Amino acid sequence: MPIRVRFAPSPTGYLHVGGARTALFNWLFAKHHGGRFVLRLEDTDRARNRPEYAQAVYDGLRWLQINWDEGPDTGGPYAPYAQSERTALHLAAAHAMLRSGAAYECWCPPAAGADTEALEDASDADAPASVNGGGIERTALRSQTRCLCGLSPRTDKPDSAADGTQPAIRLRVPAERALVVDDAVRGRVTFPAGTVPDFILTASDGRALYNLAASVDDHEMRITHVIRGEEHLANAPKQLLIYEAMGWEPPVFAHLPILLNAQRRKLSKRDGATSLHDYEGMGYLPEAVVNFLALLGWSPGDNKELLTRDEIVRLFDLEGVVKHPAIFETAKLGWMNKEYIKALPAAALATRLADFMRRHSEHGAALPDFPYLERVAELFRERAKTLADIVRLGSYFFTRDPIEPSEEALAKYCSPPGPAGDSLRAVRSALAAAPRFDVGTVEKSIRELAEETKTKASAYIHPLRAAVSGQAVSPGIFEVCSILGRETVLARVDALVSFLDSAASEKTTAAHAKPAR
RNA sequence: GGCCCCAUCGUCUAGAGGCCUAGGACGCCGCCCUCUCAAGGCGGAGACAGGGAUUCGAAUUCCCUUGGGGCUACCA
Repeated sequence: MPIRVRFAPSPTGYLHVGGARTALFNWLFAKHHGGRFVLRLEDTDRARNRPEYAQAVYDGLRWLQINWDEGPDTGGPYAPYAQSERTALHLAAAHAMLRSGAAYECWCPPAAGADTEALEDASDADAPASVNGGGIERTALRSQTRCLCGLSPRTDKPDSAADGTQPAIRLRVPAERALVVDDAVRGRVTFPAGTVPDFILTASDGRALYNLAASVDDHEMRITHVIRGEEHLANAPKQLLIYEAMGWEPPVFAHLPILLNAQRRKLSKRDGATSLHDYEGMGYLPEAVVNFLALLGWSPGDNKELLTRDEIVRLFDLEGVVKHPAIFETAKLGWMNKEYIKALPAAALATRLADFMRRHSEHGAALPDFPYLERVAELFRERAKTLADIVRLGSYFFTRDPIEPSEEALAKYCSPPGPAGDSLRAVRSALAAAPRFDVGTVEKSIRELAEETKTKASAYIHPLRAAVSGQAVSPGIFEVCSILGRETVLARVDALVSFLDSAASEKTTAAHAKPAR
């Protein structure tokens, strides 16, 4: 039987990193075993689904190059792939279970759901067991595993039936039997008899609920392995029961450890950057993100960290999936991204950079020509952790505006202003006189200047760095100058010289005005 | 509260009874190199949650405790 897995997100407007990892693990599993990867949208969520939300899922997946063999947009042999379009199938299954006696109609008011939060609060506050006028005993409700209808099916139709209200359909959960899930990553998980309540298959408004819909769709789509987050572990016994009631062969379940935030809580949108899109915007490379995500909760067993997509596919299997949750901490992602940037040829990096700047930078509208971009990219290849770093650290390569020297640069390399100005004047004439402006010639000019004046070259280099970049740190100054070109360099040196001159005279004036006491 | 899952350096993890005075990676610290910053080289600090049991021998098996997490909807 061919292996088929699925990624079944509910489209909420963006694809978060946890979902992306689940998708990746499914995709890797499929690729490793030569199976198929199915994308299914679980968009049955009350009114909260919008067509454009699906786009975010597609975009995120495509960015990581997690391609799906079947899906809502591409179609496939088991279409449709949007859960909202499959309700007839879900309902048919529910009625089949009703007919076979596996399920029963429940006329209980759905009020209990509305009380859930109140119950939570009550328990959190250690409040008395009785809540909000309904008189429902907390412990009674919590230990309730079946509704009254289940205990004694009523023959009399309640009044509400007359006005078109339907009953909910509940699955009858065997009370005397422990439920066992053989999980591919956790081993055998047992839910003692009586701990899984009779649960709702279809609501009184006729909608199919999650466990029903997911099971029916997984079965109909011939899914062989359900690989999903651990938060679904408690659903597994329920879904197994549905398979059993329908006489279907159940899939293998595998529950992945969840991703935690720094507070060791389930990673949620409140935890800063959790959307895949955020990482794209921060200038991470998709291949680095894939590598990083693959290693969160999975290990190839040896000590390799930097793995190509093909290597991961070759090595990946469920055996290597770890059981404990992982804290989503991005320091290592930064390192990986840097490694991937370093490994990129300059031209390739420049292409990525141009693309990134067009989408995410103010300089995107007026990009320098490609050869220039390529030289800049080469300079930052070993210095930048992200594409955004290149744009930020190298901003002076992308602007025609005057360079505003940073406080740090001024304090470190241009203080006191008088001598610094003098050094710069010397540098200026040396550079102006240089026969050419390639890296070697620029370096030679400065080094010779230092030799003639019996000074360390750094005495010229640092003020020059401040003038040209405005920063206290930059890539090699000779390279920077050469790329910028003589005209720009001299202009920036002139600008800093006059700035320094006025600073120096201000200082003198100030000294005269306020003589030291 | 109930049910379930989990537990090795700060973080991601290797480890499936002796190879472990516990390995790697990121991060951190120091030194070297050096025009600054990176990169690179060298070195360093840093963990088996606790307690029992099994065994000649336990990070590895079992039990308990503790801690953390998930679920507990007529959401998905």
